[in-house]
Amino acid sequence: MLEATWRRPTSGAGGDRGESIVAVSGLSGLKTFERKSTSDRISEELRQMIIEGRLRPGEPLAETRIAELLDVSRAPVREALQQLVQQKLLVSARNRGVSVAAFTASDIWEIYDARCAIESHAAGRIIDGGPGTRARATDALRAVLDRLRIALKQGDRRKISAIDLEFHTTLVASAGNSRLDDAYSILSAQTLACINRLEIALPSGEELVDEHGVLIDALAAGERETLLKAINDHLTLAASHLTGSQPSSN
Amino acid sequence: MLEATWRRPTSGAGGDRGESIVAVSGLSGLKTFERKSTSDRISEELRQMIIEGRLRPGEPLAETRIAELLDVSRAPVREALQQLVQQKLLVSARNRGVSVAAFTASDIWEIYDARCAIESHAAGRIIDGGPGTRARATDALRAVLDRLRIALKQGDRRKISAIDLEFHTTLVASAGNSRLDDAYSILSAQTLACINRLEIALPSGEELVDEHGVLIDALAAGERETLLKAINDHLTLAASHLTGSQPSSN
DNA sequence: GTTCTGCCGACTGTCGACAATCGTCAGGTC
DNA sequence: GACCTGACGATTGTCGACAGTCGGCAGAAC
Repeated sequence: MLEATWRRPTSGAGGDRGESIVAVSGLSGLKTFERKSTSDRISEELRQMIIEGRLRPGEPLAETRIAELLDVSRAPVREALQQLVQQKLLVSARNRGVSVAAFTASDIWEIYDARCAIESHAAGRIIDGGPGTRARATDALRAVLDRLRIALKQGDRRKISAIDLEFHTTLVASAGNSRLDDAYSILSAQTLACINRLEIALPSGEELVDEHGVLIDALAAGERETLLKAINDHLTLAASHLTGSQPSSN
Repeated sequence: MLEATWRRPTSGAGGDRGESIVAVSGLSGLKTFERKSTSDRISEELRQMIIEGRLRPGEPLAETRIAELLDVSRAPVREALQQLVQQKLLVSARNRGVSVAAFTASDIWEIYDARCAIESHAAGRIIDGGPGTRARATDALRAVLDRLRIALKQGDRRKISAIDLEFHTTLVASAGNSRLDDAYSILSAQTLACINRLEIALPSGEELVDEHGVLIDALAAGERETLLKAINDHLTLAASHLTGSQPSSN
């Protein structure tokens, strides 16, 4: 359920200000405060709730109700919902509103297959990019892997899955193609939604770290085929783990 | 410029009806008429205008003006524009409205690189799918290629580019992964927008048919490496043709 | 008992209006 | 002349209200 924790910071229309007053002396300390539209903030809030599995699949999200809970008009709510529909986190039925998307096993296979497409290509491009690109990528990935190790010790499922996905997002980002980033972020969100709403056993921490470590090693060594196979295996394994089944043609 | 050719079919809010009255006898002849929201129709109209290069890059698209031209309120126009912003066909500046997206050479390389990611993966999956999948794919692709030949004889640039892209869309669709389809359709639209607003010389008809023919042959034969290389070469060539430059790392 | 019809409540799709924001430009100050 | 300041016009972001559409249910017809 949606909680009314979020509040519109200033009444009335238009922008918002999180005014950060500073001492008169050091003006350089001015922090640029968040300038986001109401709809963007609602969208992010809802997106996070979906991603973290706090909303059940199929749960209807009525514009009126959300608008009341958040004390805003329906217009920005509507806009936010539309964004999430385009990201396939919500499904929309004509004249009957939107509801939280449900993912079937076949959806999960599609998502992981599409992720494989993008990650593999990104990995190839990073290797094409030469030693410099490879080094930057491996550094960034190792940093994420370190944070994954910490999260594993803490045992917070959502944090673990979030950082796991961040690892893959970092890999894609290292290819330096914003179109790939955009496409991947949609798949990443769907993946997290799937993981976090299924309360299945996570792979052991060592497995997770090892699998990602293999990717980094192959990348660092510039072994293209090893890397591509590792990515494919890693994703296939994760998908079969989630669906509890073997890969299907569709 | 936007023209006021489009008209809202029924005044007032809600749905539309293209009422198709039928003879009382054969009720099975009932055609389900188009049920699209106003915003969807506006979105498609604008999308087509952008794709066909009828709107200059950078041209501002004020909500008020479009709403007046189309004789609707700003709400559905706003919704339509937002959809196109998410598809990266328009760019939005906070409090200053949206304008037609401009594509730099680096954008074009990104687009073609991302297309390469998806097409290559789709091609691989089609081959993985076995002879049946391959046969269906090659049949569909040959049909599109035939239509490309006809369009080439007619010499309509926009039709040629549209069918060219349809060939690639068909290839991706043959992999049977709707996520890939969605991602590709965005890239496809951007590609067409780039092609149709640049008035550069098209490759000769024979070149175009031959290049696509090579893809079909490799696919039909199940020669994975040949196919992947052909896709990569085809796209790289097209991108360098569009940008008039060599591939850059970014 | 089954099938159809018409009503009901809830919600969306659309509308017109208002307020905040932005870029521009004239006017004042040093 | 260069710089800052304030007002102006245009446009977006947001709001409240209304009409259309949908699923469900009671009641009539057979």
